Amino acid sequence: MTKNTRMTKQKQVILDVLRSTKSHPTADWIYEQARKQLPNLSLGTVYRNLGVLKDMGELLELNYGSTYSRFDGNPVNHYHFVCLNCHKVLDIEMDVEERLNNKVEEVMGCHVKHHRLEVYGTCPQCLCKN
Amino acid sequence: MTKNTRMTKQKQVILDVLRSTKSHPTADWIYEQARKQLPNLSLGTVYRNLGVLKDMGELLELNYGSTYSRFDGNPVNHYHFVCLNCHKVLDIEMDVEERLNNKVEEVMGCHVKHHRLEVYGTCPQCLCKN
DNA sequence: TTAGATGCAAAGGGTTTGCAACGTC
DNA sequence: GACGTTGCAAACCCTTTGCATCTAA
Repeated sequence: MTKNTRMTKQKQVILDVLRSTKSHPTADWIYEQARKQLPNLSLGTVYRNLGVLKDMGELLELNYGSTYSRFDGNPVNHYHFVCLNCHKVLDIEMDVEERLNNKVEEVMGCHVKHHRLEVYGTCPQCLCKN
Repeated sequence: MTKNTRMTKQKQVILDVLRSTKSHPTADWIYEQARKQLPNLSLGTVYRNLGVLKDMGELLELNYGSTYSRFDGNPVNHYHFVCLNCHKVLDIEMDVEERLNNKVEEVMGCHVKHHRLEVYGTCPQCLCKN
């Protein structure tokens, strides 16, 4: 089992790849990018490190209806827009409404850690094409 | 391919099972329940019909970090609370904030269809246990 | 009668894992 | 040197699909 106490080339490169993009890549895309620097990298290692980095809070795992996950190198909570036409995932430049947490705590009688908002629709690019 | 023009025993039972619960069951749970009435039902048929019913807007497909989907027989948009401890999914009895849609349309310049809110934390039951 | 739906089982496809070799501390 | 990590490939597991059979209309 992974204890995650050592910094390896692989972990470093994977994190670099993730930090270097504002997109929300799949594990496979990260794998392909990282292989440019580490040709012998294996997909299993990518998944293992993405899991570790996720536990560390260094990234977010998203899964918007697809069968596969997307990863977001921006661990600060923010909202996402998913285009129903081209399936792109975009960040929404909008403040997170922290008071939603309090509201839910009141209604549910629970303890809230965070929330996730996903907005679905048609992105500007796809709107132009129609 | 499924054209979904006929009402079959299978489709009826699957929809009944889904409507009869307020939980957010997996395809497999639905399958097990429906088999009590239709012992020869196959899992493939469950998936096919869930897909059809989803396209018809009769249910919502949710996937909250798990590798498998959960289905919600309440097609009216509502919010969900996910317990990080016991992984239960609960409905949040709270009005949907439609104005969020407008706000996002302004910020993004896109067309918004709907949004999904998931709140993560510890549910009342799990809070008591600690 | 006939096209759509089912049951079965095999295929798909993203993700996980066992194990020997490797590399960090 | 010890033990966490990797590469490889096989295993996993939920979901989809091809096809012969069945059935709702």
